Amino acid sequence: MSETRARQTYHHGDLGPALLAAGIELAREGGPDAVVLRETTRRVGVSPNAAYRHFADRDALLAAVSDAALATLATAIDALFDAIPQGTRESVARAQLRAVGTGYVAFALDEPGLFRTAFFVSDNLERSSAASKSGPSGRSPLELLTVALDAYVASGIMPADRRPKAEFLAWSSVHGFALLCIDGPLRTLPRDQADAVTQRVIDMVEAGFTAP
Amino acid sequence: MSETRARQTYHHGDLGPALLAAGIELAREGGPDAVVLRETTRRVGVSPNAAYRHFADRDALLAAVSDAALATLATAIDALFDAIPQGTRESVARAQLRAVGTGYVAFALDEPGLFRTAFFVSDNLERSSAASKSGPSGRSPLELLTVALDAYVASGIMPADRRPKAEFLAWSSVHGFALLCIDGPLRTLPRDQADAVTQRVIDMVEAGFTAP
DNA sequence: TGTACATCAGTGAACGCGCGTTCACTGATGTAC
DNA sequence: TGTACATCAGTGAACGCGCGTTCACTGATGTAC
Repeated sequence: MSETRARQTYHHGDLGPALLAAGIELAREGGPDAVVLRETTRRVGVSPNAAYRHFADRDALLAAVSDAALATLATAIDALFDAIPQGTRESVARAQLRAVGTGYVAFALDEPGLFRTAFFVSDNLERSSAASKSGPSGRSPLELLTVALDAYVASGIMPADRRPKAEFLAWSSVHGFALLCIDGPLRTLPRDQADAVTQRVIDMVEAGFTAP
Repeated sequence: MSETRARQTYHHGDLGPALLAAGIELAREGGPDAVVLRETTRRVGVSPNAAYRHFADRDALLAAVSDAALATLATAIDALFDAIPQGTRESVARAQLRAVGTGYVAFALDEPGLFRTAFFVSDNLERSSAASKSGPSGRSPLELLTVALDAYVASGIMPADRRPKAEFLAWSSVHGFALLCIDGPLRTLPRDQADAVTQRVIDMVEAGFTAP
């Protein structure tokens, strides 16, 4: 959306960011496969090879788009996390876990293309470990999840021996649900039902962690 | 693997199944994107257009491959399910849920390409609702999961009001874990650890369902 | 049992497509003096 | 303040690639008589 009309000047002036923005738009519309180098230049109104002044190749562009998608996810979750009201250690811990899960799935449902792009792994490019992209607070979703789970233990609702690798368990549940909804057999589930089931997924995780 | 050497006869004699087998092999090696019509004919040793005698187009071939992948998954889970020893209703119910989850993740880790192909959704082609492909017993993974969860309620370890949509909750957890392992941030997790965490995922689901 | 012939399952060549990428280039920018 | 010139950011044309798909065809099969 950055530049649909023809440019006046020979130089674009801000082509790198403009290409990135176009790439993000493509990812939003169609996921990682839709991030096509020629199409991004077309959208910006520039010749295809101009992109090579700003990205080494198509993979580099896609990686930048993926990073941006991950950062957007991080920001969304961060906002939910920060909005949690004060309360007992236990209630805050529970609210934190719920915020991370809810934000994660909501982002996936709102922006399926970006979500898929965020977790797309190029064979050619080693990415920094996924979900390590952080929000404005500098905390990644994984870090926020860790904070929540540590608080579970600290507030006494989760036995310490269950704590190791608990991130993976919680993450698996919301990640799987998100993908079943956007890509998979649950893709016909209406949004309001998906939101309701999201809460039940989190209920299940919570109960699984806190069960005696 | 069906026909690497050149044919003697003009007619292949069994081209449809041979193409399907080659397509499955490609899916196994590289997922849905690797199911390339020309490559399947190349592997079978036949000209590209010969495929059109047996499949309407590339999408039809891919759909057939995807169905086959789904059936393989169903068969694997079915075998685990049938191997469950007799016991109390409760112990059988728990073993059933564990069998479905374990089989599901094991298949994903053993055959990531087939797993991804099984759940690939073509835009052009409406698939029968995923995981509805059944194993030799005629029961799909989703049906087996339903059986297990019904047994949870019947044996009294799961409150009936938790039963609706519980399939989605359990499915999400194992599906998400499988994808994090094969596609995502957990792809570097060694297999033995992945197997161990799989059991903990199932522990969590179980505790979530049966918690007081 | 032998032969004519319709049917079927393959071939060979070609198509248009859009992609990523490279080449030699040119117009604009900004810095040194 | 003005000018020369190196640097930079774009252009235009072209490349090779592999894909899915279509065309008119031909060799093999099997059925009717």
